Amino acid sequence: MRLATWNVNSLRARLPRVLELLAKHDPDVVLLQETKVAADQFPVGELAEAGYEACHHSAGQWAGVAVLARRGLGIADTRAGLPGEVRAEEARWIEADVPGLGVRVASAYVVNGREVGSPTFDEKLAFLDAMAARAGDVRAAAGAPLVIGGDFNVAPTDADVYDPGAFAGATHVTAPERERVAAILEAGDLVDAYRAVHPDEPQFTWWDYRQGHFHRGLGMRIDLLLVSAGLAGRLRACGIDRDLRKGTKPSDHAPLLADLQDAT
DNA sequence: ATGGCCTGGGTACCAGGA
Repeated sequence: MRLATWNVNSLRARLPRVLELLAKHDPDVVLLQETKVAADQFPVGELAEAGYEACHHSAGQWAGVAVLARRGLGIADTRAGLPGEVRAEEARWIEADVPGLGVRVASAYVVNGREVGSPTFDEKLAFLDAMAARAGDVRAAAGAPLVIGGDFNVAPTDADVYDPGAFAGATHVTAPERERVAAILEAGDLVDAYRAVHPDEPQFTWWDYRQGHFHRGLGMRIDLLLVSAGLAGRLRACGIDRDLRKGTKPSDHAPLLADLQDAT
């Protein structure tokens, strides 16, 4: 199976690029973040024409998350929102079973946090705590193995930023954020798929639109695919498609993809 | 000098992003 996660920074503005991703990579499941679309404006028809069903949690102009699954795989037991999150109305979490793949998937858009010590930074930490609790609950329920993909707004280690010194005192790299990402892995018995496949290679999933950061290689790896340890042995590839960060009207994030061998 | 870019909303500029 092929899984993808992508912060699209507006699904309607990015629909041509999303359709490009579907045609190019033929993923089974795509986890989308920052769809920035009202529920009644979600492009169900265009995605159906491309062969994908969707479930989504949409809040209008901000945030918004979705799960796309290739038609025929199914989407079941959908759950929008995360117990314990501070602002559920912001639409930052959706999860669903994909019966045809035998997995449960979640699309997460973690609170940005803006500035260390700000109220929204505390909300970010609380959101990450809520993710860990939910990952633990799903694990304890012992249903289908879990995949959490999304924009974590945390670079897990200094190897995941172009210059750790440039982020001194900034969000996305602090110990409290990184400890909480580690706690999600621990609670859910999950593996960072990119790092499992590429233990040392620095690659990024986000580059600021400004100052030519993308072509200067100044990015961060803040989008992650976490897979149940039981799935990790089936990982065959995991990579970032930088080409989708190029061209006409790109998102400021590139999609992250993972290939897993079929269950035997 | 701390910006520069992009989004939606709405039609001037602002909030939010990371």
